[in-house]
Amino acid sequence: MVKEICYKLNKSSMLYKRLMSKHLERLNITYAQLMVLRVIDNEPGITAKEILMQMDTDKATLSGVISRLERDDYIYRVQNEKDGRVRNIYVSEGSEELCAEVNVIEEACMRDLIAGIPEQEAESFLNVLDKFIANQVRKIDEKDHA
Amino acid sequence: MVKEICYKLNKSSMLYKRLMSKHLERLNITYAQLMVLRVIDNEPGITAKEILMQMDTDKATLSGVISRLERDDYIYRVQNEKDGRVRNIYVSEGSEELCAEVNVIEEACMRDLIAGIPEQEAESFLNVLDKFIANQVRKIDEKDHA
DNA sequence: TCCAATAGTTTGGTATACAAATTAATTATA
DNA sequence: TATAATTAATTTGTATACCAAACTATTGGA
Repeated sequence: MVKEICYKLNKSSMLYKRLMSKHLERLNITYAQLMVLRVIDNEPGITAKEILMQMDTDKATLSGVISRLERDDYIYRVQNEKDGRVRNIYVSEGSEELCAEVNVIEEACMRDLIAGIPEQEAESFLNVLDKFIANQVRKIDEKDHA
Repeated sequence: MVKEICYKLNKSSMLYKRLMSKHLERLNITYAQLMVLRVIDNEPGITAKEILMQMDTDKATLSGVISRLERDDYIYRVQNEKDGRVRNIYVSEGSEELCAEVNVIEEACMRDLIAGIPEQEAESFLNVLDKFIANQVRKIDEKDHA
């Protein structure tokens, strides 16, 4: 039964990315790029390291995503004066609108996804998901420090 | 709240793959390879096309995974006598043991993950997850046929 | 028999995930 | 202060994931 949960979590995650990708296609941005763009939009001047901590992803992966966001002019980077290693990141003009537009898409998309699921069940679902994630994080930390 | 569910589903899925990858490291097999190996173990003689349908993944990707599984001697392929286009896939000797070993790892791993989550809550969780996935599949189909 | 369909591989392109090495800059310390 | 240890970030290499298209070999129907 538990194994089923894991497979289905994976499947649902896969499906969500697939669905969002379809929606995002015409906006010429990928799901991963959008997630990062959003974080930057929420915190202008944020650094790669700070994004890394917020998003719990991989340094190398994030570096690539940021590069592509910059290449496509969604963001720009400014060398930090106090610390030459650091580059502060800002969303480019027009990107805020993109973020807003995507928010609308995402909300519509997600309303469809919880169709037929009572509020209270969704709440309990999220609760279990949180516990599950906490257990996962704990286990990974154990492995890391082992 | 719904948006949170999606983010957390993705996060949990990511963490699961990460945790399993750590466990699988010493066995010299990747998570994706293992998933495919398992399907083959469960259905000896299965074809690439059948795996494709079961796993809902990409043809080119699967072809690569199967190639690497064969390269590393986890599986072998036999030309089908009735249909020369088809190759039936079987797990190699020793791979069943690997599957069994991984099952043990995975079960132990998953017992940890549902720690502190009552059986009944897990049941209800799975139930909601199923509904959620069904909604996702429906939405993606709608998009595909649009 | 010829054509359309099918199974599977391969190629090319882009993006992601992750580990490990590397670069450049900063801080700590002997 | 010169050197070592850290740190921020990029790069490199391997494996995925996904898409599209081309290609091989084989099969089945008209």
